[in-house]
Amino acid sequence: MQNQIGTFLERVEQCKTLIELNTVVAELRHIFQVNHVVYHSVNSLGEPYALATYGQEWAEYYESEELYRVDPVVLGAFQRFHPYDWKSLDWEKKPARRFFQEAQDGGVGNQGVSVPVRGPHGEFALFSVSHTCSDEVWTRFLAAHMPNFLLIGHYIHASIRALEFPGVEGNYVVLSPRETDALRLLGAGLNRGRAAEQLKISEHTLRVYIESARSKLNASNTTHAVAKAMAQGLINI
Amino acid sequence: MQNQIGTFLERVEQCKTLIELNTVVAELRHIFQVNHVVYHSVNSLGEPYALATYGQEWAEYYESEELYRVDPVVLGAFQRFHPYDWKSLDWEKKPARRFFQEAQDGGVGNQGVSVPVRGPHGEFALFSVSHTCSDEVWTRFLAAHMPNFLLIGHYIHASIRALEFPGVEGNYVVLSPRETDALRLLGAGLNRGRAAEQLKISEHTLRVYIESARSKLNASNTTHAVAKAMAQGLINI
DNA sequence: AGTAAACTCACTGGAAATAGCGAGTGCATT
DNA sequence: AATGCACTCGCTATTTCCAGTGAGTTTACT
Repeated sequence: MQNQIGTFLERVEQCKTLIELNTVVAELRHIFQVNHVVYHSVNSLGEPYALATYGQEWAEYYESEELYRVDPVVLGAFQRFHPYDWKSLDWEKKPARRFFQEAQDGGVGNQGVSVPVRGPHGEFALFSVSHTCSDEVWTRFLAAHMPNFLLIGHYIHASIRALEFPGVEGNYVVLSPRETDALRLLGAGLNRGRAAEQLKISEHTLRVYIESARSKLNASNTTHAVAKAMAQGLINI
Repeated sequence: MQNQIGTFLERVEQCKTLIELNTVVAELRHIFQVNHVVYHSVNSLGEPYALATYGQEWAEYYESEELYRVDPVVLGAFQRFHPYDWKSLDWEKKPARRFFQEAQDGGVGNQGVSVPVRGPHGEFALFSVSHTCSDEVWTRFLAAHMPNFLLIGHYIHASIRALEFPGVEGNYVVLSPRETDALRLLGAGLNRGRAAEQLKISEHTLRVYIESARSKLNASNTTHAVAKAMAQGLINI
């Protein structure tokens, strides 16, 4: 089994097109003997993408009804780091219960596990595996494969990024140290006066940094600049 | 070897204190036969932490001189996703060359690899392994262990989080859908007028959402609120 | 040695955000 | 049934920020 997964990871790395990747990823259904495997972006940075083995009907219904707004799997992803069993989520709320029923009817399965994958430019994606089985069987399955799912999720993500941005290896935007400082302090909640004070420069000067950072980031205002800088990993508050 | 790593991951998961974790992590030096292993936070969210086997002298020098400002390993981390060989970084700039020399003298080693680890609340950490050997030996070493490093980095991170925030499983802050919409659009660069237009509500109403979101997030202004919401994974631009 | 970039400081009108107030509707969990 | 919460709209005074332009010094790369 571990050899099979090693081979799978190598094949993911070598995929030349998204269609090929989709095919390779779909084979995980056979490797793990499960209903479905899904890999999809959770946010709106860049092109939204999804590699899924779900039926078209369910996928379209999900999209058209904006079910990601109530889907506990997606909502839970934002707060989680390690792979998580869908059972550990909050299914008590009314919309969540309704969603679970609809997902069952859509063939998703009664069990599932998801791996959050966070990329350097604010990308956020989910790799999920779902199946229909008892709690006992599922628990044993998870115990055996959690680390594998982590690896698979990261490799798929890296492969998609490589296909979307071939040859991109460097920075898209480079902020000077002072520009970085300025945005970091503003993101931390300081107003310009306090930030300038902290950096021991005049407020006038600070504004120049904000301006040039905003220009480099092609941002329409300070808030946008801070948000973009965070999304691109240029600052961390 | 793979069994050894499996055991190691389990031990990391079961650590009850940071000191214990530090000891366990330090054993990686013997498992992989390398000079040093390091795990440290890259940003300033929460308590900064570091598990390192470096000598105290180098660690203190690094901190006091704020070398993370010139350290290509740290700077490169922001833009990367997969484990990366230190050789793939830009060591051409003058301060970088000087830093490399100083790091050599500090006993770090001439080879290294780092794994970026991104958490759900804006945490960003690096797991690194460094050694002294030839390029050929190092290349074979990386080919054999890249997936292991990925797993180890993530497990250490999860363990530290579990120790820092015992029992924390849910959201710290819950924003209503409209509040989320408001912050997302502001983070995307829209001004209040445009954002209100997009949401088909009056600008007055939009301001109420911004206010209440700011209050919930304990943020001092809109920029801060957007930054905090992003850092906590409540919005994604 | 020259050029590019970063760093520093300054001014101003118009736009946006903050902080404070109040009020009614509807849905959902309890 | 009730309580809480989300959603919607409105007003105003004060503070802060934006955007545009200009210019001199220092640092670093070529």
